[in-house]
Amino acid sequence: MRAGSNPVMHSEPSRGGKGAAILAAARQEFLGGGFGAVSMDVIARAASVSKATVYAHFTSKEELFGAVVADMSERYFRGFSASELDPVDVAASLTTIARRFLELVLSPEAVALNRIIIGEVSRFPALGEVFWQAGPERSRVQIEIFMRRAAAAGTLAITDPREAAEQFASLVRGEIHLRHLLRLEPVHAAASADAAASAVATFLRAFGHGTGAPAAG
Amino acid sequence: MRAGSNPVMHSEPSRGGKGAAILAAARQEFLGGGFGAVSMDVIARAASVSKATVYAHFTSKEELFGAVVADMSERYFRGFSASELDPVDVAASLTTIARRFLELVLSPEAVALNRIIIGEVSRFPALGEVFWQAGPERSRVQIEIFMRRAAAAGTLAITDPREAAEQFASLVRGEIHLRHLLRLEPVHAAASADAAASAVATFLRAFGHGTGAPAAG
DNA sequence: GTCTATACAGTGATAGAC
DNA sequence: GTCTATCACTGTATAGAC
Repeated sequence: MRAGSNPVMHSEPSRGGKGAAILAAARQEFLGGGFGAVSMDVIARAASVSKATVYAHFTSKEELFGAVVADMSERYFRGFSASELDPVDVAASLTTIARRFLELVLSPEAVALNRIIIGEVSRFPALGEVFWQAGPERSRVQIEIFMRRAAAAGTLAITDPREAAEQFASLVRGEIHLRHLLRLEPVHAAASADAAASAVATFLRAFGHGTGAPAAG
Repeated sequence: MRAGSNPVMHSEPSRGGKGAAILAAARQEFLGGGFGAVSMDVIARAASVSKATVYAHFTSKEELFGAVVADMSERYFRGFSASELDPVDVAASLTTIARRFLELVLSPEAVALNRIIIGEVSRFPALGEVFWQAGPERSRVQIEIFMRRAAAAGTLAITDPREAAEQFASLVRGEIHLRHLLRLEPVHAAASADAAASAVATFLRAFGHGTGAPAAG
């Protein structure tokens, strides 16, 4: 797994053995219960070290929490890309993008991360920006790039690629994302596929050529 | 203000003076800081009563929190309706719906409520359902009713009014809602109006007659 | 019902030995 | 660096007087 190969982390704990174990334990505990419900005692026990060792690596609970969030934000949204998709076969490509996007934002780890950031952003105002840049903004940029290629290829009637990417992401995310944040969804893969399909259909009705023209007009 | 005229609350504290004051103080504090960051001491002081009095009205901090959330969920989404809007002038009516919807979900109180529920839903699993039914579900039903009327009037080419209402709400909510949850938006009224307008435009391109046909096809 | 005073558990953080 | 033991403090919750 090699959790320590990422130089982006700002707190830079000595990442041999214990440091990584503490970060991993903190990640697990914080993701499950949030900031307030988890004590340093619990984290120390989960990492099989003493509390003093935790404080040898992180100067405070706040810093440990921030390190967990920054690390996860960076980790979980890195793989999203649409660069190899064909802008001519726009229906298939948009469907692939929608599925990848949902798979990412509905994954238990991403939902838990999103949840604790939203819940603690009043106490840690900087975390909102960190998450936004690493997550939604990055994926929107990827989608926007595809929109530009499709517009250039003449397969999408788009004038504002940025807005189109936003709207596509919003349609795909739909209400299922909020339902996951609220712990209301049984996490059905079929529901995700349906949501992706109907979002793509509606988007193509608005911006596609040929397939999406109104039936009567 | 008469905060005690609502019989829906389940905990039923004696709502003369002190009970209402405690609930109001708890609402204010919880909305600002979440569950973990607020102590019963602070709530008692904010309500100008002793801690023992708080416990005379609410048996625990958890119950007080639940009462606040249930009360607010009920209170803040009651007014949303689209019943008087004209389904023939669909562009104007959808714009009005979009503005009302954004005004509601982006209001500081609604955002704060949404935030603390998402943050504490792991500790209070029931709150997610309470909020969903009182908020997103209720507004979606109102939008769906309008969609049915517009479909019947022939002004929208909709086959699944429920799905159309969901997608319209998702388009309107866009990314601005998540940005508010993450405390990233300076809360500009102009940004809301723009978001509403572009969401309506895209929705009409997909489901409207005449005005939304693709330019070249 | 409402207060003052307090019991008691648990918290974040640290001292000092090794 | 890592541990055990402990600090000072705050938290929720309650007893007892009025």
